[in-house]
Amino acid sequence: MPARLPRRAFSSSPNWRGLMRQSTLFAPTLKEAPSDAVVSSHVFLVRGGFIRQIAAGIYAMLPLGWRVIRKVEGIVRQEMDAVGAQEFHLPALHPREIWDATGRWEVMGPNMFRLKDRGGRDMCLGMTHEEVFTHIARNELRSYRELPQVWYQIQTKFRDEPRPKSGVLRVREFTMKDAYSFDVDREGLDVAYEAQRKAYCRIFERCGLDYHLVQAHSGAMGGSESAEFMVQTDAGEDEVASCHSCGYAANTETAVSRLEPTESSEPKVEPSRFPTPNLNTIEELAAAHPEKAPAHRQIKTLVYVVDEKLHLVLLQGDHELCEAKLESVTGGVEVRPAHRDEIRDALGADPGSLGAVGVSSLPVLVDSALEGRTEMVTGANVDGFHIEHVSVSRDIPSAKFADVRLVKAGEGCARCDGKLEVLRALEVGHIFKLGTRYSQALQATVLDAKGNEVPIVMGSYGIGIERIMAAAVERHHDDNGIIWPQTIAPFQVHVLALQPGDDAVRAMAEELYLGLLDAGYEVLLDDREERAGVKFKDADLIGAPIRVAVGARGMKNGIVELKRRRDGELVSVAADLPSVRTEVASKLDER
RNA sequence: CGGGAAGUGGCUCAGCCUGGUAGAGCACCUGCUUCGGGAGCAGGGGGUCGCAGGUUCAAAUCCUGUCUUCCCGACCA
Repeated sequence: MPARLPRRAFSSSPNWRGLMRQSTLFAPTLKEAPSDAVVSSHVFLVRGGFIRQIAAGIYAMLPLGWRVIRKVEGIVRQEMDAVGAQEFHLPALHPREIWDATGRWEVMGPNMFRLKDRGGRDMCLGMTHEEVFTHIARNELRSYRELPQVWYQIQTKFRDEPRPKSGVLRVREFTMKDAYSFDVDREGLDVAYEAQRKAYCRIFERCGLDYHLVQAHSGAMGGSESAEFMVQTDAGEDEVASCHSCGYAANTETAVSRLEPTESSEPKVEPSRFPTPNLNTIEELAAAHPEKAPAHRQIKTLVYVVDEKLHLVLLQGDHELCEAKLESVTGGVEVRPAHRDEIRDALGADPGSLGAVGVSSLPVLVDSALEGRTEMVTGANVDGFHIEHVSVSRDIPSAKFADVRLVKAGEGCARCDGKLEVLRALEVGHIFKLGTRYSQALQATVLDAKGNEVPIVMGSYGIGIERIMAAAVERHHDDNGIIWPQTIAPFQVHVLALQPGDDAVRAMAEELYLGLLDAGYEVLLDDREERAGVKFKDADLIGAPIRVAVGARGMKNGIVELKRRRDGELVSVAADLPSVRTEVASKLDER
């Protein structure tokens, strides 16, 4: 038997060659969508019998779902191995000490699942594995001669998300492929980073995902450079700004844009206060004083608490703050809007009448779009009053300028003449140049060629496995169900015995099933005592790329019917194994 | 953490306002018919109405608390 097994991509997991008959397969499909499912990947993965929810943000993979996950993992593993990464398997349960060393036991806050062992020792469930991998590197790597190393694992991560949502897209327990590179110097890191970037491109391509590679905000990970792999879908939670003309693409957490220059006359008139009773929003003020205070001539004054310290943040009235940028600019770890009473204590007025003119006790961070602007209107820090004729440089001398504005669709690209587009997207991968942040904290050093002890230069590279599955469904489905990319489909071919009680039908379906298995395909045989309609519906839901329908009607004419899930293309094929095999091969290889 | 909604059989929901001891469709079991796009008829099994208190002669229904789930926001390597 093994001798007859062609070495095809599809037969890379020989143990899956086992009998896959739907009469015994546990694939509980649902006619109706569960009431709590909103996004289509959630709806179809549940309806198709791939997953079931156990608790908020915690899902069980059923046999179909697990097959898909293993397909994705297989692709990831192959591409990691191909660039010389070595697979590990680290514990999910960590002692506190290892997280104390980097300070992240505190930093991770309530997002980390924590528990105590029987001896009362603090433990946690790993959110990520920088600490553990670096710990091993610290203990074991001594010399630059042992570098570079690239280590990875495919492992469960736990994060106590404040708000799990969208099925498997935002969960509290999930699988991640996380890889870490260890080099003596920046140049080595650049090489490792580039190798991972290329491997990621191949992974997402092989999984049938169109992705955008975008510049990203490094956040709590730190590091000098990071890029995210984004899949465009409304189910995503990120926004990506991109320019068609030059290819610039960035998460709006870091994206910059070019604004049309605004006129800035010399400041002539002194600022003066004017009454604005009950005008508490930019819009209300602009509507009441259309010439004096259109939104773009107003200064929006926000009060933020950055690591316990109040800051004023100023933006043009019609611009929005990007908190991630504020975080980067201030270097703050915890950033939040101030509460109303904190604001009143500091400025003596409520939101709606706030401004920075005359404020010297608080740091004032001003968005670059306001640099050099004159004839502006802002709050007077007295309820019901605003100030006009404000010149930013003259009247707010303590201003520190920085880009903290969220870019908007339609604004000019900062690199070329194009216009920016803003898309919703789902993050499926993120690669970081970490540098020495973790190696320094954990004293992971090696001796370089000159005998100097230097911290290892690290990179970190993550992929969300379940997110790839869900993203594929978001990108590839129709009203009837999933349309799997053939590389990660639970089966390539779904053979339906429409009337399993009919001897000719049953015999042909069995022959095709076994024959296609022998040809190296993964095949699901629907041999259930169900009506044809039920089988068609389930086949559409489960979403195998090719459906082979064997029915009594066709058998009378000596044919079976092949349908391509992707575009519904139907062909009749002579009811014999070689014909069907040829047709299946051509359909699958076309892509 | 702030705001909103919902918990009634495996699933989707009605009943609640106006208290009187639980219903439909789907699914499941039996039989007959049907048999290429989620079949029809007949019969049948299955629910302490999320949980805990309270009001009442009587609570799915009214009141209080609590838990869970979903949505929006905040937050988020």
